[in-house]
Amino acid sequence: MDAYLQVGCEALADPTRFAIFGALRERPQAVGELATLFPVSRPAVSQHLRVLKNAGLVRDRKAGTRRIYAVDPEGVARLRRELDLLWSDALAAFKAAAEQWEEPHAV
Amino acid sequence: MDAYLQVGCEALADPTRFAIFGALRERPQAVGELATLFPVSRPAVSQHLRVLKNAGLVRDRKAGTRRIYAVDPEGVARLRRELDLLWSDALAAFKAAAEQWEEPHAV
DNA sequence: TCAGCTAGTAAGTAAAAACTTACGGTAAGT
DNA sequence: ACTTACCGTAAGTTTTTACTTACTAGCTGA
Repeated sequence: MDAYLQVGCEALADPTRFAIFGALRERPQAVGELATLFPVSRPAVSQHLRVLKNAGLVRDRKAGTRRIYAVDPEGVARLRRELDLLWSDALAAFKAAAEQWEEPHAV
Repeated sequence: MDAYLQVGCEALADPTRFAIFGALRERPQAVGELATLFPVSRPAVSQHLRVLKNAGLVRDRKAGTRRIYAVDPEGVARLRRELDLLWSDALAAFKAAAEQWEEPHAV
């Protein structure tokens, strides 16, 4: 099926990674800057950023010796669309099976 | 922050769990029924269903000796709303920082 | 009640993932 | 060129989590 949703959900599943994404939601930030916000080492932040980048949720840009990360609007929009499809699909399936829920005789 | 998003994303992060949710999207199903669809044991499916239930994505109903699981429309709708807030927030933040992307201010 | 299904829980194991320190490589300042 | 600052990667460790095999309990029909 669509492995994109998989990767996107995995990226936001970890608390630290979710918080990092939350911090980038406020403003673009460098790696070392982000590392000061959480009780993990800088390499750990780097690794989380790689996961987020692979999921298409963030992107990076070199600025001198620093590397600035920011939310990637295209990746975010895409994941949003895919999830919307999932939800509406799930809700449609629920409506289709609504009567079976109360009266389960027909399977 | 909102731990609900966290739990929701965690619930869909695992491939097997995501597939189980996908199967329930088609129609409500019993635990043993679901277990035949995937190369894992029935208790494993039970445990996945517990995670999905804690996330509010599915609900269950007793039917004789069996237990029927189905997508929970309320939980799905709620997670959908929360995610929508997250996305629009992230996209708004991007627009606000769009010019900083090319010419970032010093920190 | 007994036999048979069902499914959740417990306990332990195996696999995965998050984290650490150490290292190497690039960019900017002196 | 040397030094300093920033960051990614490698290697190894710790912690989580997904999974298995028992075991227990509830429901149904004979």
